[in-house]
Amino acid sequence: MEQHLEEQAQLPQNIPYNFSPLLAPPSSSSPFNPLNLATNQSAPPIDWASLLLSGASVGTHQQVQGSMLNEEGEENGANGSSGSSSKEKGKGTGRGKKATRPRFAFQTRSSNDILDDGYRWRKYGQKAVKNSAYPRSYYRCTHHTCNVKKQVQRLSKDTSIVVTTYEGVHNHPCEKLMEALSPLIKQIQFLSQF
DNA sequence: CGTTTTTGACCTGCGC
DNA sequence: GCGCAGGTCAAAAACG
Repeated sequence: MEQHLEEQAQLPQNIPYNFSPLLAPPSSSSPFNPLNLATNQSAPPIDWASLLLSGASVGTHQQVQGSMLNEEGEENGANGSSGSSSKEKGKGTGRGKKATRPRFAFQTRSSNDILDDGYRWRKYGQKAVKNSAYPRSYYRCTHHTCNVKKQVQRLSKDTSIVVTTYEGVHNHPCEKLMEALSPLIKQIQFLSQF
């Protein structure tokens, strides 16, 4: 599984920075839309990717490449790890389930490991990865009902590239992102009249 | 004082 | 069955 990531890592340095597979077109209810803005039903033709890049993304992140790992459209939140309060330490964690959740990875060229995608994440683990000088960080969405996780790892080959792997789909709108985008959306809608 | 990060222990899956 | 690697938990520390 990780091999895919490693292969994806071997990209040319001078490829154009395009969001392609990261965000699905608004027509399809693709499971790998990380921003799941809950406005799909009446979504105007807005290029969320571009908006993300210019608006919400703080810092010097540049999209390098995205790669879908899994397209299984599965409803997440089934195994509410937060709800299982009766488990003791050393529990059989969620790994027991082999449920394949929608996963996708993309790479950003950035000096900052943390990609601000508009959601709030809580770090819950960090592990040293084999064949990599940099550890992998594990994050979980802080929203109560949201079970989305992401992994962040810096490539050992090209330390300027950060690989972010999302797992799951947000089941809640991103307030921070919506707040940041609302003026842009209004402006775009205004301009689209012409 | 509430939230987030750190970090070591523990668990599971997989290859041999 | 054993060992390794990856993933998660949870207590303590750090932070705002």
